[in-house]
Amino acid sequence: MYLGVMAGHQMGWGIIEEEGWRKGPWTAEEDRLLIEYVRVHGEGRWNSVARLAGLKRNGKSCRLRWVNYLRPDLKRGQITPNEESIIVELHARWGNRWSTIARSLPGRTDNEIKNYWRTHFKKKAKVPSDASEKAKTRLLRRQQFHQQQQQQQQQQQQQQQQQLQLINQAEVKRIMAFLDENENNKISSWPQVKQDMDTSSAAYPHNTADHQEQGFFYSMLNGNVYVPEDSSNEDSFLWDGLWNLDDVHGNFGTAAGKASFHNLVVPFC
DNA sequence: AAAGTTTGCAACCGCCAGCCG
DNA sequence: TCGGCTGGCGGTTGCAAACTT
Repeated sequence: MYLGVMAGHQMGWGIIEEEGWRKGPWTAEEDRLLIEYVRVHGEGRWNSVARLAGLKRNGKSCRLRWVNYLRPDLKRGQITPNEESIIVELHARWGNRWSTIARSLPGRTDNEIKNYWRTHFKKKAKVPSDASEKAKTRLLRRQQFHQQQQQQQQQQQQQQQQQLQLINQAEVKRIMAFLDENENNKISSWPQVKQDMDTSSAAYPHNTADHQEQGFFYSMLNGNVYVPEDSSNEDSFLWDGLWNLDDVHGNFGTAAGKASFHNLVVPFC
């Protein structure tokens, strides 16, 4: 059935292996079956998917497809400058612990962040050749020109966002400094945070139809978050800034969204 | 226009830890 | 205690598209 779609790929792409498992790119029909499976049965028990959903995919493949691509709370589109700032900061702090970093970026997957880092930062460490340097410069200029055009089209909205970015970039640093100061005693005073972070269901709550409809912040709106009772005004100021980081028009701008960031940003290592 | 190179990203692999009988 | 199963994680691969020469 799917062989025609996958024809031409190497390394077993799209073929059915001896065990009967399909490999390679997913088809729309496979996606539909997997989504339906999760809707009915919830996440987990991935090795049952083949039997219950009629998919010729092993459990690992199904889980990966769901986590990295089909989850309803995934944020599409490019990494924003604010997200990039967080990635840089957290990578400096935690290294290649992509899943840990991803928990601080709602809607982003570890795979996505890992890929982003590899393409945008790892190669920057290399000394580029003259030719490639020129090419990159040209590309950069073109991209900048394109960006300027887009900015003109969305001038009013963009100005608003730029103002927020300036504020937030400074506040990211403040947040990190704040975390440095509190890294030891803060975690121990947040037992519920650690508990939540230790369970993926709390970090990525989307098992039910309600979750799918309401997205990532379902748990926040239902009180599945922890807000330190002794939050000082200083703390509140910090979180007030960071909760606006990305989705300035979305759910971040709620008290619940702010509370969620307490959970998301705290390392649980 | 064609060949070569770079970029972005989906998907796979192997390893490891936790759980359970 | 042990071994199998399952899921999570980081590293890697390879394709397609974009871009350059």
